[in-house]
Amino acid sequence: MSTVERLPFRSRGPAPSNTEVVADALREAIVKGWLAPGERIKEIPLSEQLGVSRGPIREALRLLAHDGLVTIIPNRGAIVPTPTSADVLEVYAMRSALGSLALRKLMLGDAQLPVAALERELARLQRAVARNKASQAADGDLAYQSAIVAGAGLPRVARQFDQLTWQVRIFIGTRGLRFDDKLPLMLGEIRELHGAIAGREPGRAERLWREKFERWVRDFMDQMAEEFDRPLWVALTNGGLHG
Amino acid sequence: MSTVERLPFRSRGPAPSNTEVVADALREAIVKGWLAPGERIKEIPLSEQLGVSRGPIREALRLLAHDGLVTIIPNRGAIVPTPTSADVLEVYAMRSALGSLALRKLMLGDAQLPVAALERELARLQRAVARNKASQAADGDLAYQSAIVAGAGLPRVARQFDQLTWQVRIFIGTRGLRFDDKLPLMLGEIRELHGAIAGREPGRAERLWREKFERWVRDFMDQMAEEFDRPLWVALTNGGLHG
DNA sequence: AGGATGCAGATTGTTGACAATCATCGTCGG
DNA sequence: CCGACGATGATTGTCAACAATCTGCATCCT
Repeated sequence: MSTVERLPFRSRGPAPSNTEVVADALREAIVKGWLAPGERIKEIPLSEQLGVSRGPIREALRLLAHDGLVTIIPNRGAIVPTPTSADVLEVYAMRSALGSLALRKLMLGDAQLPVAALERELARLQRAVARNKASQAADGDLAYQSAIVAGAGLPRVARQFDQLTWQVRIFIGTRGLRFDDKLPLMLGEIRELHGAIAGREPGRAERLWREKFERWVRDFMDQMAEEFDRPLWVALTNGGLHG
Repeated sequence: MSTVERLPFRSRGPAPSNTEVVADALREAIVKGWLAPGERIKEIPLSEQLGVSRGPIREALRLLAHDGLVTIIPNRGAIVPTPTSADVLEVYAMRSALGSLALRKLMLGDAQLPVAALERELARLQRAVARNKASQAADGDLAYQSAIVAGAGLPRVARQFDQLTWQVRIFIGTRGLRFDDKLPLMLGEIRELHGAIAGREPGRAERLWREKFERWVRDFMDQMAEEFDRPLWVALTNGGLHG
């Protein structure tokens, strides 16, 4: 018997390293806008604030840089990036394409579907929408999408998709994007998508997926007072349209 | 006057940090098979061999882990990954999809094409094939592909594409994949593709791109004595077929 | 004999101090 | 007055030593 037997949960996996703790803290700070875009992240103040030395800080910053949550300039340190409308378009196009790919793989032939995991996320989303919690609903929406991609058995696609999801969180958090009045739409989209998946209708699922992404990227562009360049969007994503 | 004034090239950009030097050395060692798949990379011997401390070694390993060139297990260190046939399929599918996306963006409307850069890479490939240098030819092929994606103005797509290219180099280097007798085919593919791009024929360019990728992934699977699952491949990549 | 247990060596995770680099600002020369 | 130059402080890059963790083996108990 291990001596850690007492701790009821957290038993799975080794203790999180300081690097992970720092990375989680920074992710939250950036996504929630506590660190403004363009702001410089200095290693020493951060290490004092979090109570660790600069080593883990540096490793965490390199990790976040890999996911695009900070930008590292040699000998200048890390800064919080300022996403542009072109970034929004690119990130959504990549997520749309990677998700389509995962959906097709997931529903190929008689592969087993992760229906249980999907229904769990759907229920979470449903609760959040019922309570009118916009932030939790957005998390639920993203979590459902992630569950689809994770279930396809394509680890690199899933990793990349989740990395891009952090960018979406930055957009929402730092550009002040709102969707309080679109929670029912969100739930409806996921419900319909879930039905198409559970009912094994690959074509309909992929179409719903793509429509959903176009709808949201268009809405975000509107909120940012940027023109939505539909020809460009189609060029970036028509990869999956079937006709 | 800086003391580095002597070095004729390398003058552009700041001096490469030790982390970059280590990362480059490791990339080469892994890609060329000097480090066998499954082999453990120990920090201290490596630091002594390269003459730097463990700090930059660790940062370089984290960097490579991000690109999938090593796998890091907490408290166990880094090991060289052993790619499977499923990995080959996934990597090629992603590269095919990302490249299609970049091609469509590149040739959209009246955007300016990076013809000069493409022709430079084409010439390099041509020289390598003429001299029958298989390794250089492969580099030239990959460099031309990279130039296409880099020219599309989609930085995340380009970054991801180049990261996946390292995986291709691992396949070639560690699985002993050969293509000595396919150099003319390689050159022909790129020439035809180049013609379609320079001639502004988006549809043909994208078709050639996809055919090229299917041809090579099929060839690699054959060499690995693995069945090429065409339905799966189509599901992963039909995103871009237009009909 | 078989399996759990604890020790020893090796390796990674972390730390604080030192060195190199960069930005800022005041000064000097034109 | 304006621009180049140089000192100065702040910040990142690097290093070597310390602490925590893991693996393998010998030992001990049943």
